[in-house]
Amino acid sequence: MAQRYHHGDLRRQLLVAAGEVLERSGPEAITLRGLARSLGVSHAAPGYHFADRDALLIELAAQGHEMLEAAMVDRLSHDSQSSPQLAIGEGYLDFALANPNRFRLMFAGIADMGPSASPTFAQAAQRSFATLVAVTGSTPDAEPDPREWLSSWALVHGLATLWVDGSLEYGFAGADAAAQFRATATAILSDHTLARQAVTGPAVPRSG
Amino acid sequence: MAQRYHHGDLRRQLLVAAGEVLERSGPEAITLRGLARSLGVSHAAPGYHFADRDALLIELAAQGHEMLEAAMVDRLSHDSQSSPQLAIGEGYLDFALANPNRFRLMFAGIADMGPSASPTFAQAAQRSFATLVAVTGSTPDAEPDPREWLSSWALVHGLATLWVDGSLEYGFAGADAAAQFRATATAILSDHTLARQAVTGPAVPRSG
DNA sequence: CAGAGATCTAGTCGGTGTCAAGTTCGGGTG
DNA sequence: CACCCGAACTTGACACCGACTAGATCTCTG
Repeated sequence: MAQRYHHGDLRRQLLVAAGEVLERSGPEAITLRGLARSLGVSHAAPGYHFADRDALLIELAAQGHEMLEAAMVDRLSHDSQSSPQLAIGEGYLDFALANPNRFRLMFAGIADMGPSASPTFAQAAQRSFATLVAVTGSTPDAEPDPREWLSSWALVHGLATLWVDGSLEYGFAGADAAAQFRATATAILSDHTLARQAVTGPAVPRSG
Repeated sequence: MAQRYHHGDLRRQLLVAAGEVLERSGPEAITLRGLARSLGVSHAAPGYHFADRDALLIELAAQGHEMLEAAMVDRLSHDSQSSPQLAIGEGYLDFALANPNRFRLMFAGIADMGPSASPTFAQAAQRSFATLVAVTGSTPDAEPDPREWLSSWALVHGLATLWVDGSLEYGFAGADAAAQFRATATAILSDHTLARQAVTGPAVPRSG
């Protein structure tokens, strides 16, 4: 065993360890030297796999967009009785509440780093955005109307963001604050879906 | 003149300088030593007025909540022809778009720091939240319904957050992206206000 | 005018990201 | 099979930062 000069799996394990630190203690707690220590490699080893600290964070955020899309698709395929718009929103909230710090990193934590400079992040983000827009934008084929998808996205994103940032501390207090919030959020999303359907007509069950 | 041993106005000027750095280069660029350099004092001088770096950031965020409330109240008193809910939302967006980094600091940048530990921040935040809830929560006197104020808040907060975090880069591109976004956001807020009024009845112009 | 407390300086410590140069290992070429 | 070349990692150094301490200076009050 052990202490071979070449680790062999460092890049992957760095991402795993960083993901754990992220969810446990937030992005600020992620330090290249700390990760190196915890994996038993030298302090400069991470620098070989990631150009700088930001590059590692962006990679974590890119993974997050894949997780987000998976959560939305999961709800889409399992909640067959509810409307697609509602299912997407619930999946969005599922992911944000389950991985609050990852969620925060993906949006607020990355904005200054030139996210579009990282192709892997840009690609992952665009994919998850595309599935969201495809479902919430009403027109099936034509150019989606920003007024449609942006209102749905902003609503669910606002709910998720306010919660994970702790801004609802005063509005939802006590032991079952999370449950209360979740129920209220579901009701709000449902209202919004109904209001939208009242304008654009009821959801078509799906045509080929 | 000058170079007196005692600066005399250091705390205030630190906040001003930090505010400028914040809006120009983001919160990460705010460094106690850098501020000290730019004001011509020793590197430890800021440490006298702020317990640590986080305390200064929290103070900046508290100022931000006062600015946010002022922006909302301004719209409330000047846009007399539009509904109060819409005016509040527009004021919210005014502030966020004019001070994106301050806005981000107030919500995402403060969450891990035990914001409620700072009395001045907690007070400023609760005041701005209260005015928002008071206007968007439909029931004038009774306990406001979360389904009312949270849906309004989440919608406008989601719009603001997605924009300032750069998440709409793909949806709104080009030279007049900001103008397009602003117009779409106004339309969405207006839709939401109308949908709410359809449920709770039209807005009463104001009773004493 | 004298002391006391508030304000600021100077020095230091541990921690971090990043760079440069040296070391080891594995896989492909002769 | 010997070689070697480049990828993966180590060691060492530098600059920067936040935080702490002790000492200098100013201001204000009694």
